[in-house]
Amino acid sequence: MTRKPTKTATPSAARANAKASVVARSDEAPASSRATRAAERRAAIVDAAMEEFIVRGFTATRLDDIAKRAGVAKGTIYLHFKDKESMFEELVRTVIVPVVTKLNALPPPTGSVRDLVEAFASNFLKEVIGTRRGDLVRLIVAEGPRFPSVADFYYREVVSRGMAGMRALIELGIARGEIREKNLARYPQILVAPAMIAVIWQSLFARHAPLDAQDMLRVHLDLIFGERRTT
Amino acid sequence: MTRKPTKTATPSAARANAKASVVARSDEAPASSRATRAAERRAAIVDAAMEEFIVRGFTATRLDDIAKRAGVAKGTIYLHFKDKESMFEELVRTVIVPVVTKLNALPPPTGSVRDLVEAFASNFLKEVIGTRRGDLVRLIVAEGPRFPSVADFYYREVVSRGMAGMRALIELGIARGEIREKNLARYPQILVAPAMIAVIWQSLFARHAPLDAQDMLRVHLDLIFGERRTT
Amino acid sequence: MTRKPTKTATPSAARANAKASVVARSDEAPASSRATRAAERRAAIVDAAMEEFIVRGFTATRLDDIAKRAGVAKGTIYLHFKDKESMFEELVRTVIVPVVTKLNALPPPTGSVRDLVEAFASNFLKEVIGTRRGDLVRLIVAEGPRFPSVADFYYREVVSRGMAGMRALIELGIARGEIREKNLARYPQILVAPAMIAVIWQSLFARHAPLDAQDMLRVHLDLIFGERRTT
Amino acid sequence: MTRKPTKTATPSAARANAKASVVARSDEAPASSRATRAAERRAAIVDAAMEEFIVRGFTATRLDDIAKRAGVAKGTIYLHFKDKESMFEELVRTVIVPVVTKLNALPPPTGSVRDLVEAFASNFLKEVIGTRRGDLVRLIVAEGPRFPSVADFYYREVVSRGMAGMRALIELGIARGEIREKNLARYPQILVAPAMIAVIWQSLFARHAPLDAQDMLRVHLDLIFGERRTT
DNA sequence: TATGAATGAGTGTTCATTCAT
DNA sequence: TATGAATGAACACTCATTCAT
Repeated sequence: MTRKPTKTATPSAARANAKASVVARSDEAPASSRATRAAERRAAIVDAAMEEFIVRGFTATRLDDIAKRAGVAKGTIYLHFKDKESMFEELVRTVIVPVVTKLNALPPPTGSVRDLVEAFASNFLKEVIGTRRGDLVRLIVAEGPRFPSVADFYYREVVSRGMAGMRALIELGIARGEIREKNLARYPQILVAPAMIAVIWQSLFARHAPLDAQDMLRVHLDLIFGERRTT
Repeated sequence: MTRKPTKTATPSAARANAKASVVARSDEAPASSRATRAAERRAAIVDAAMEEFIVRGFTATRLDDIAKRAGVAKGTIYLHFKDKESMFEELVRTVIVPVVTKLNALPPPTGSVRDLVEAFASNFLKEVIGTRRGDLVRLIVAEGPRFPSVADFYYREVVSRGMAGMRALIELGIARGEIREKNLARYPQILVAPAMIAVIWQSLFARHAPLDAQDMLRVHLDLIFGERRTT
Repeated sequence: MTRKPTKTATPSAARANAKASVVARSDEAPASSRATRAAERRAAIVDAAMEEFIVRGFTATRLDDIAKRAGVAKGTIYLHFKDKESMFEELVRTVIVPVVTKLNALPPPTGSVRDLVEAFASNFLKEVIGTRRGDLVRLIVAEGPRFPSVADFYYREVVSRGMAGMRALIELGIARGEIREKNLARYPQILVAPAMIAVIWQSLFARHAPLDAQDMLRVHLDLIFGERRTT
Repeated sequence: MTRKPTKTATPSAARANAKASVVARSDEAPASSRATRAAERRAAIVDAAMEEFIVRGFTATRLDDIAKRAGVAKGTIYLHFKDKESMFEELVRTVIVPVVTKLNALPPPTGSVRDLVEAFASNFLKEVIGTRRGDLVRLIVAEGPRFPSVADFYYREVVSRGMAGMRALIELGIARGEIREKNLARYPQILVAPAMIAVIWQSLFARHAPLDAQDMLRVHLDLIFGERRTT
């Protein structure tokens, strides 16, 4: 396994490298109070760490590389996080929180259930599958068993809420006669499964056999809602 | 993250500890030619390594622990494998091969397609979900991106074959009128997705919300084949 | 070896914590000219540092802890001392100076020599043995070899003067016939040795076997001056 | 504080550097079974560590330097000691044990008590004052408070035994009329104090004022036993 | 003058790999 | 072949020192 260190001479020099962030961050203003700068630094560390953790996994990630990528000195990381483990944990939380927020802001159920689910799927497609956020999901699957607190958090904040939402939608669909299979409400996982598989597929097998996730999800919805008359 | 070292004083003493093996191994005979003994040792290493890799992941696994668990000296591992990485790679191959063999021995398509798929699902349920082999799948998901050769191998030997088999079944089901959704043949992943989700669920969330995988798979099949008249 | 950090939220808050100082300091007036405030800060640092150095030794002491204990920011220390080493050196000087001053103010030799020595011992007993100042002696013994300048200073300012004083007393005692052993004047160390041992004993073994230093010193003086007729 | 690293290219090369050992070690035979070699290595580490600890103190000593001096790789140290702290503790024990053994083999009290004590003192003079073993005593004084287990051990094995021995001698001396001061038996520390002071003096002030320890001890004994008629 | 965030060299410890036995 | 002691590069974490505010 070879190392490809992202070397840049000095922190300040490297600081320019900032990429699109997983974390919400205001890229605009030069306004930098003491507190602001600290927050920016923390965000840079979170981004860099996320990137490294995704690529190498928790254990194989070196704090040195995170620091380099974030454009800060190694010691700076310890001003924001207690140690590598809690950095990983806080990090996952930090990145997931916005997702939760979104989940909570469920669009009001107007229109057909299928439209709703489709909108949801299309959003998932755009924002998760094949993106950093998708990789994060895979990361959680990968490291979850060794970080029970992370798995716990993810289950509590994302999985259980998502499941509850899906179940509500399914029940609505059943009530409205859009969904025939009544037992589906017991297993919202079935509704979500292909989307999850798509996430994993992209990071493992995309190279061997690219997957048209959008099309697959449509077929899946056809299966559940019955084929659409008009595309 | 704490270590729970499996300490046993001497290799020979530990050798007795052998558990159920993921690898086919003749547990019977005391007959031990030179070659046989070597093969046994190798098998012990493979088992031990698998166990450790599953629990800790590739990087966090120590050869010391593998050696202890296998009841051999650390150096012995290097008589069988070039280094840790190639051990991991060969290992996955070794464990996967029997699976492939089974896949190739597809039962001849007699009876209804649903029965076939159900038999398959029930077998998967028993042999994979919630078992060591299931954990192996998660391991591949976890380490795949860092071990392209492993992902390649897994795709080539398991995924693509499995997909081809599933596709054939689906096409048969469509031809026989058992499956209505014609586009499903394009995405055998949909057929398999809930099973995969079940595998992952067991190792991540079983504790929070146990999943009746068998029931879930039945609902899924009902969705695809239409509800059964008689159970 | 565990840390027991003396955490106090802010410098200003902690500033109140000031304890009895090893350093002479005017605790009275709220009068605080610029210079006074600086001097107070310096004194606070000296006290805090002394405490930490005594407990942990030079190398193991962290400037962070000194700053916290002194109720100043870390950077402030560098406004008063060049670096950790010179802080240690200046510090020892600072604390020792008053001792020297006292030594120089030898009480005029009235009364018997034994009375003089006894007064001296009793003072030592009260002010050194088992006190912070005693710990300082142990600190010098501990760090002396690595801080020649400290050892030098201590020898020049305290040891050599003290020895000279003791020698003078001994000679007087011999002249007056109070002390029989004429060679004692060559080794004032013998006169002082039990006191030094008492100092060390208190910080190392007091817990195992408490030592009645006062009684021991009396026995020692009896040995030198001959037993007292009346107690 | 400057570093004077004892650099030698390779462990094997450095191995030759072996000096006089504080630890009993057979320098003779080329006989080197596996076990023997391990013991030799351990002894080399103990010696090197002792040297470094004495010169720099516990915290300031680097394992790197110990390894270099011992002519082993850094990792090797961890084959013999759990960590730096327990190395220090075991080390002190290791070095002290022979001393204890000797103490236990007290010469049978023939001849005058003074002769006995004088023999003892002369031995102490030769073997402790101004030697590595003397430095060890100072080391214990220096680090004792931070290593209670070390102080405990030293008290239990050396101090308390030594005190008991001295007390017995003193009582014998009193019984025989060699010692006049009857209370001395309560404080054997007085008997030993000048010897201890000599130990400390040598490492701190020898440079400024060399001390004729032998002569001083004689004067001290004269004080206790009364002046000798013939020298 | 005072602050404390930031730095990065330094250090204890681990662990894959080698090799003499 | 099998062993496990020895190696040393690698890495997480610390802390004296600096400097922008």
